[in-house]
Amino acid sequence: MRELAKTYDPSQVEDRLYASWMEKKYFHTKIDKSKKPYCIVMPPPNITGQLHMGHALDNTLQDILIRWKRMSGYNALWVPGIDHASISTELKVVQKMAEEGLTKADVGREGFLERAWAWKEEYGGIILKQLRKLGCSCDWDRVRFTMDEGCSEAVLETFERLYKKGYIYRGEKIVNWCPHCQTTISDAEVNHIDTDGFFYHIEYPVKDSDERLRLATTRPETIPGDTAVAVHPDDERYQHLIGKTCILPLNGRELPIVADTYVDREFGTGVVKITPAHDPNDFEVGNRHNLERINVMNDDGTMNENAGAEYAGMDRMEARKAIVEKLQADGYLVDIEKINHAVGYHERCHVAVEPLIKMQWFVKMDELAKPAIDVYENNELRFVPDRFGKVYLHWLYNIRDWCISRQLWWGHRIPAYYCEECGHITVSKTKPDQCEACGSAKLHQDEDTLDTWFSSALWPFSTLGWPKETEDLKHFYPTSVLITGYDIIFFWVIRMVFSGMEQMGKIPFHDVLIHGLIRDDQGRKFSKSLGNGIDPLEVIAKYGADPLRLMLVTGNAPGNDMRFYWERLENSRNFCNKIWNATRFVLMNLEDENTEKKFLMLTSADKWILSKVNTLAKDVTDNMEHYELGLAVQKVYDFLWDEYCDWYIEMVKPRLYNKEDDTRDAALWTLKTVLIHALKLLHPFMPFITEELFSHIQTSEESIMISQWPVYKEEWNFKENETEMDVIKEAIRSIRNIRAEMNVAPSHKAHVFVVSDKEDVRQMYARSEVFFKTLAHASALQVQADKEGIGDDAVSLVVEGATIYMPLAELVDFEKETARLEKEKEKMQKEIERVEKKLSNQGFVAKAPQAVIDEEKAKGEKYRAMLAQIEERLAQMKR
RNA sequence: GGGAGUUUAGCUCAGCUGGGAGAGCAUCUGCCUUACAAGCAGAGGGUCACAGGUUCGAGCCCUGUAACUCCCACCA
Repeated sequence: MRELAKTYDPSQVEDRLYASWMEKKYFHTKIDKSKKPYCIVMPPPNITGQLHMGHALDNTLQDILIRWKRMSGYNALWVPGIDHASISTELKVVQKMAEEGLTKADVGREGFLERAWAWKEEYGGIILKQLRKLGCSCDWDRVRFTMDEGCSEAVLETFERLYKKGYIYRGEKIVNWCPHCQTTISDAEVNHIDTDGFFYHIEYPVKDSDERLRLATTRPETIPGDTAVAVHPDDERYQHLIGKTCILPLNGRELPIVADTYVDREFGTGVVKITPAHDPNDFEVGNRHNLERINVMNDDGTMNENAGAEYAGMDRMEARKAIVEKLQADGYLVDIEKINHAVGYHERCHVAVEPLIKMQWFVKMDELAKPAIDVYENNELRFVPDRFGKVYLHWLYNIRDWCISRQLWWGHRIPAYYCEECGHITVSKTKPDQCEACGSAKLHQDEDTLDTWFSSALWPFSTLGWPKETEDLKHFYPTSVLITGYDIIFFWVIRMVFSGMEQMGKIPFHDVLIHGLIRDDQGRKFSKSLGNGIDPLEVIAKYGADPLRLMLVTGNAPGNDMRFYWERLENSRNFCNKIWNATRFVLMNLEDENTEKKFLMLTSADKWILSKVNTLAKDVTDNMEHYELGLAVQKVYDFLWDEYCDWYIEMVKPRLYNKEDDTRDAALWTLKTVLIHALKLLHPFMPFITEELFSHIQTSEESIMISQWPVYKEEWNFKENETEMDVIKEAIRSIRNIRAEMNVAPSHKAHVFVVSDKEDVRQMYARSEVFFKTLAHASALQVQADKEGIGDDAVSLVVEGATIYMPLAELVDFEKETARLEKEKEKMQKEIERVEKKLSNQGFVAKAPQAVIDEEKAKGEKYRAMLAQIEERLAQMKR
């Protein structure tokens, strides 16, 4: 047996164990139809990403559940994978090319994709390697990539199916355009942030009149694109102007004055300029009134010739300034008001999004959303915590069509082919030979690719083999639970659900476990710009993977954010050290274990700890089933540290040190058995240290990772012994307390008398003499029925069923001792008063459950007995 | 504008179906006791944001208020 070091050193353990798990193929899951399937698909991290705390938390939670279920006899599968992350990757590759002085245009589509794949090969797998450091037990033989052959097949299949059903269409609509990334983005990718800006009040002259129509805008640069001015149809102020025209100050164009209920009479002047090509609302108004759409901007955010020769080529912000100046110079600008309003920014590059009219591909959402709503409303799909279900529903109820085409090259190219002869669009998984309408062979494929989330939406079934009907798919779909942060519900969870319902006819997962964000010690988000990020790998190098995992999962309720504190890691590290040393202690003593199995004489203490670990297994399992992972691990932590180490180990020491003790083998067996149970319960949370310790303990199981999860055993239910030890522990604590209070040196041994008129209580104390000697510094324990031979120089402690006397002679200050007892008496009286008040309450007695009433009655009796003891002692002292 | 969350010890947070308030860290006291000083023993510290209500009983359920945070949203 290898000698254990005095402290736990993760660096000596983690990589070695991970390699051995890999070698033994523990991570690989073969279909086993005799077991119940349990499956998690990993939210695929971006290939551009580095492991951050969010990943660490997300994957720790998944690993905990997978390891637990694996031990619990499930056919547990965890599918890992990565996402091609179209925009971020494309930007990275463009950036890299720029360093070589190249642009996308220079290398062409083919050349660009070659470079992108090379980039993917080089950097794409990094994050998965990093996950191994964390101890993740995913099936690395099943790693998937959103652009691998199978996933691509799934994307094409889905596109074709949705198109044929009319759920995918091509149309000219206002879309969110990112001038920086030069692509459209979906509504979900736009962040609306309140921004300080200006509200420019401008007057448009009414044609053939001296009247001027005053309106206000935050975006003067779009003025050249105005094609109307709108007022509310019932607005009395403007009745006479409806149907007339006004003049656009910049270029003299005539604008009809239209009436539309979209206008809010109360806001501003009640007059709105209408720019259908640059605002979604104006677009709608434009449709209603057949207005012209004038696009005044280029795709890179500069103005085009429609804006007027003097502004063409200017950046939109410069143009804003120039136009404002021009309006001011010409006397049309009447006021500039400061305003705080929501501006849409691209969540990836933080550049202000420009609403533009574009011909794009969309997914029609209304029909697809319905089943996704139904599965939540009829409880097939469950969110933990449930409040996120409301977020999910709200989004679905207000869903708008999903713009899925992107003007990017890195991604799944849209399988639509345009006929150069007749213009017909043929949608097909494979390139068609001819146009399905006119038979022409002159076809060219759509240049655009699909939104990254289009492929992510298929992840729970594409990773299992769909569209092929694989065994994996049949066995593991629907998956069991999805684990992700609340920030990704809209992007991903919703799209997976409706995709699963549409393509598979079944929800992709039953439960969605939502966790919060990890923040820094000041509660701020980790961000590159703040430079406050903490690298999980750095933490692992410093403290180990297990302490990191423990820290991430303790004291954290589902859905709530948590702060990162190095101090908390130290606590986790200390816990590792604690169990390390406890195991070291057990192993040291097991060295001379009597291997010859004879009848074990279990003592009360043994039965007590067995009973405790038995209950623990039940409670922990129960918490796990409810996704209360923080509570679960807290219980194991408390059990190991408080009960097992601080009490049980200390209690059995005398038996271990005495080779002649009949119960020594029972102590060794119990120490080992209970430890193994607790380590197993801890393993999902802290895989490395538990495996390492387990490997040093002789057991019939080859690895804790594939060992049997502890279950509650009726034969380990020792309620009476639990009660007995509780009483003894309480008595010992009282003695320690009074000794500390009186500054009694540990070296000062005291003779302890226990006085009780109850035979069974006396026996119980007599059995426990050794604990008083070793844990309470007693020189001897004398149990008797009366106070015979106990002098006034003793302090007395009234505990349940007995009074403890300690003659401490010169250490006892008579006055102080009396005062202390008086205080005890008062305390006890208050307790009795409280109980009596409760019991004399007719409502309580009539309506409270019997168990609660009985409990109160028992307490009352106990306290009255204790009070009597205190009073008796006081009377004795006053004599 | 709509919705959600948070408010519990000095700090960070737990508290699972309502039955006498918990942890870690910090503070104070005493211990190098042969598993562990990254430890052991002990102590102090809370009108559970506020105001009502339901209940025999509320940190927990209901209503309202306040502060902070987040999400959603087309007020130009």
